Amino acid sequence: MGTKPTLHEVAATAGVSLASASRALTGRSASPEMVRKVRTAAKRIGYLPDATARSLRLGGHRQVVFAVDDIGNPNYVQMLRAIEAELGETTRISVSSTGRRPDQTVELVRMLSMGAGDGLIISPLRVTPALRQAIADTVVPVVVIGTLHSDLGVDNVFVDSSVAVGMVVDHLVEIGRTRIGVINGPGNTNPGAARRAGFAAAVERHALVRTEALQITAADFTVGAGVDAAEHLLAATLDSGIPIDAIVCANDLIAIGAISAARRRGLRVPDDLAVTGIDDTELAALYSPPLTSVSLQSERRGGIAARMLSERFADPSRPPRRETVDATLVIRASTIGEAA
Amino acid sequence: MGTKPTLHEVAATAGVSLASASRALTGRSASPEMVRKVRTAAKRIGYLPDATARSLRLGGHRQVVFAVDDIGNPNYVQMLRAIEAELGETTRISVSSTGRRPDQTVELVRMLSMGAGDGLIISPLRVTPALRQAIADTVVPVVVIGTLHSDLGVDNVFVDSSVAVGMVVDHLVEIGRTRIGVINGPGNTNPGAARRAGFAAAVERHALVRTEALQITAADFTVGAGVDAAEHLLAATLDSGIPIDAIVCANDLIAIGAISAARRRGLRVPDDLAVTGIDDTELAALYSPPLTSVSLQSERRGGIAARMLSERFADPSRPPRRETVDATLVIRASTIGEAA
DNA sequence: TTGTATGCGTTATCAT
DNA sequence: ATGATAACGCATACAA
Repeated sequence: MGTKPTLHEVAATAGVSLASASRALTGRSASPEMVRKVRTAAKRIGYLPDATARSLRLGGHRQVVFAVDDIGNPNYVQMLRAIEAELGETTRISVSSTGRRPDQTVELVRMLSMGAGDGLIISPLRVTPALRQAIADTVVPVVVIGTLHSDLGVDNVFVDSSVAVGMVVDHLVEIGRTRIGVINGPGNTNPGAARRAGFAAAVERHALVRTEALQITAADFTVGAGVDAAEHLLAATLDSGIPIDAIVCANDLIAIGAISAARRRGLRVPDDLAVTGIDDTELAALYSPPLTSVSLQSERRGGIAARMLSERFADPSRPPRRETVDATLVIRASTIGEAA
Repeated sequence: MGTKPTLHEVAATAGVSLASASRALTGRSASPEMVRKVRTAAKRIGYLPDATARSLRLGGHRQVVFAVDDIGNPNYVQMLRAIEAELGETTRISVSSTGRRPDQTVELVRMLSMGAGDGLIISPLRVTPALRQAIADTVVPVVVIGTLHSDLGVDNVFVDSSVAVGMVVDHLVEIGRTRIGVINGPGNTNPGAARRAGFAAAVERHALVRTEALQITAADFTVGAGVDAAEHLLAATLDSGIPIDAIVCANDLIAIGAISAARRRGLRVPDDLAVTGIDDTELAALYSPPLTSVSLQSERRGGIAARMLSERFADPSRPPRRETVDATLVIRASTIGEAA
């Protein structure tokens, strides 16, 4: 009883042939009597058709998996939309939110080798040695959206988010901000590391104040983490007599959290404090004040990744490619106020 | 060339047996020489393993499809998260964004009968006769999150969004708003119809002004549609000398759009105009001003739907159930200002 | 209309 | 270590 009933057992229970049972359920050509017998038998033993077997027999569609750390991040939703648009008709896309546990991503890649899907698009926050190894070992095509330090022989979509931070700082300096703080994402993530480097370079370039107190790390790329980090940052800088006039945030969600925290302290944005995000997610344009951000072209990256994957399906021997997209600064009211 | 190479052809090309080819690729027990031969042969003819066949042989996991109109709506993202949490380990979840085309949903349900998945969770904006029929005909388990007018013999998670509108209007009346406008979603959607009815009932109950000019329909449940609708509504009411002091919106996204439009006209929220949403999505708490909204408990509904599905997998003969969750009002600054 | 037999692409069992 | 073959669960061409 614990085992899943098959069509075979339905046929046996109904006392008919396997073929008749199949036809009775799919409703091809079967007598009313046959349909009745089979359907009741199926109900009785609790039969449910097996999608995999059907799909094999029918020549089912391809299945690709899109794995991200947090599907709640609008950034990934944008990618997903583009991916769906690119290969939606012909392919089933399943999204897997690996939830910050890097080993889960590794697990996923391994599962793929075991038939869980025909292809993988992955946008990992961290690329651990284990993940690198898993990717290298996998037979099924993998496209990585993000930073790939060594060459793994897989297709790759890249955007340099360190220059993104540079663009933001340049802009802030241009509008006269000099004491610029930063709320970065976790340092052990690829985006975190890149943005930290970008900020350091920009500070150097503009000869800005360089204090440890101006740099803080959020626990996460989420709004909640942004609130917490901003509170610490504001408290630390104000208490030590180093008031800041701008905060560069590692992404839009953190920036929104930072604005909330700043407001709660009575600070006006951008008059007292300019705040910037990264990703230029839909929220950025809608938030009030609208958020100055840097577009990393998530939709475009998703679309490119999807196209790379389908091109690899078409020609598996094609050498791995790497495509790069450019970051573009989008200036809004959170830095310059109501300009319109 | 046009056909997909199988393991069989790899074996033939390498001049080895099928079994050896399989082992060489999965790396079980094979001589280095064998591995080399097979791998090069596979590369040469462009072999890619078939996930479906593997999955069948290996006893693959279950696949359920989550179908919604627009995965960009945070509301559905919340559901997805809950669904993943409930049956994530054991089941592959693929999300299908049917993009406002109702017939595409019907198509999807039919595909399911043909092996595209083992189960379906669906949260449709519209339940057309065709969809109703497709659901009734399907052998695979379907759980519907939403309104189901007739009894289709499927599991159902329900929340009465007409009472949600009622709660909002009650609240507005309580704080002294009397000229209340409404921006509804499309009237030919289930949520649209329910919310319209709820508003009509509330207007009756409180003996509020009842003019057609106070009611308007957004083209969509999106921010953009909210902006457009609000502009029309504000223009119409102001021009005709009927200034309104509150807008009830069909969901949070529309509400955010409405606030933007109001601000652009120089209106202060909530001093000049109170605005409310529905769904209590994450944005509601984060927006400024934070949005008064009604929680429809999307996470909870997603979780319940997932549990219903897995219970049906366990016992297909279980009679269909219907579970109802309650709407709860969440009061924030967009109606009462900075109360804290 | 119904039953028999074969194959979808892969892996596991059993010999060799 | 390798090869021949059965089996995964289902749908269909064919024969009856």
